[in-house]
Amino acid sequence: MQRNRRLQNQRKLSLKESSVVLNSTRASLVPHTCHRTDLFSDKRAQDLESETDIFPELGLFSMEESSDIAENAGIQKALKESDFFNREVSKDSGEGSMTSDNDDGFQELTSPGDLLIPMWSEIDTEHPEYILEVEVISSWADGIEEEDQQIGEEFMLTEESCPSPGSTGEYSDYGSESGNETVAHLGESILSSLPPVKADYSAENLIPTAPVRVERTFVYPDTVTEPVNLKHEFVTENQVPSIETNTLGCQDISPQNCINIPKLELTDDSGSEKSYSNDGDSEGSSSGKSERKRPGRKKGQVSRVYHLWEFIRDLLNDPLCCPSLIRWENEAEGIFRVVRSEDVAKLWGQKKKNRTAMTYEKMSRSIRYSRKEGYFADLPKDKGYPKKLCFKFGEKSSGWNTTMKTPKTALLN
DNA sequence: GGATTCTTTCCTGATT
DNA sequence: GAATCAGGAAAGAATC
Repeated sequence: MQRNRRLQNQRKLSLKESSVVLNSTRASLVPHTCHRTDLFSDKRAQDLESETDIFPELGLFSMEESSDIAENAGIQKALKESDFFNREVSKDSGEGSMTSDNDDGFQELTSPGDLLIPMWSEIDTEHPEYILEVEVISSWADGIEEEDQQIGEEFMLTEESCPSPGSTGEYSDYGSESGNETVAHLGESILSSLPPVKADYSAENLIPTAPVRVERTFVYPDTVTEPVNLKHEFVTENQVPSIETNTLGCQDISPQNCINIPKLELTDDSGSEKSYSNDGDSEGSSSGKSERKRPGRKKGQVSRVYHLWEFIRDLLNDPLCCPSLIRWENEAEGIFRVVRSEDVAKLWGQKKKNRTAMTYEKMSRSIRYSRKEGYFADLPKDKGYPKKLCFKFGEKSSGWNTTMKTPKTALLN
């Protein structure tokens, strides 16, 4: 732990000079203007000392293992979940307070892999600060042992091979303090349960863009820099850009920006432990082949490519796109409707190697094909849903229902 | 390089 | 008549 701590301290994040592709979970940010120190309450510090179940809720570590968190309670912060989804919270609760009616549920900003990059700097009414909870999917290709990449569902990054993605000192969130475990349990189930937004993150530029989950990458500089004074311009709900000017108005991060960024090999939910097909050549058969693994993708193994259903899900989770481009018909049932079919298709084409020839007809064909695979499902009949442009997520898709709060501990299992 | 998954492309016909 | 849906077939890309 101490060594890990040292590593973390040595590897504080430089946000100033690097262009970081972040996989942001909740870019519906909370603008507020207040001093950071105003945000810390004595109650929170007491909670940290007395409530040992705050962090174990995440299944990551216990207070005993992370006494340093308590030590740092005075300089860290937790927000309630409502804070993250309510743009009005700061207005309602007054400057200097992020609290609202709910006082009992501090929402730790930690999910595995989270990195809280918020900066409460100076009060600036013209440029209000934002709190951004960022899902950092990180990878250090040079530092990850090959065998670690092959572990499967539990992608372990050891402290020897990889520093914590968090532990960015004052920029860190709690979860990051757990070090290697933070990343260890990152899995597709967690990722897919959160609406990711691609952000080009630098000192001068922090703009959530079209949801992209292709680059689950993270630049991790070695040097420590001074706190970042963010200058950013989030696109607000009132600034929904026109398609004509810039598809979605989102900043496209060109591939070259990510060219040297290592990719994290994420494990999927279903494939890694599945056996081969029962065609007589499966693993563990009684023949002499049992010791020899057949190369190639296993039957039933889910590809790690960015799937169409993920793209659509991410569109639905992006306030820039939903409901202007695509909208829910019934979120609880996973039924959505494509509003601007050709624009959605073009976006999909851009995501897939910038194909410009993508049409809604082709995309919808993929959707129909995906029905057979279970990523989409047939619309329920006799419920009045329009037949055109209306689709339903299938049982193999996940993460689209943001109205259903899934316990994080469950996600880890 | 083969096997598998997923997507794309093209097509015809039906439906809205 | 246009847009969309449905699905077959084949091929390509990605992955392992």
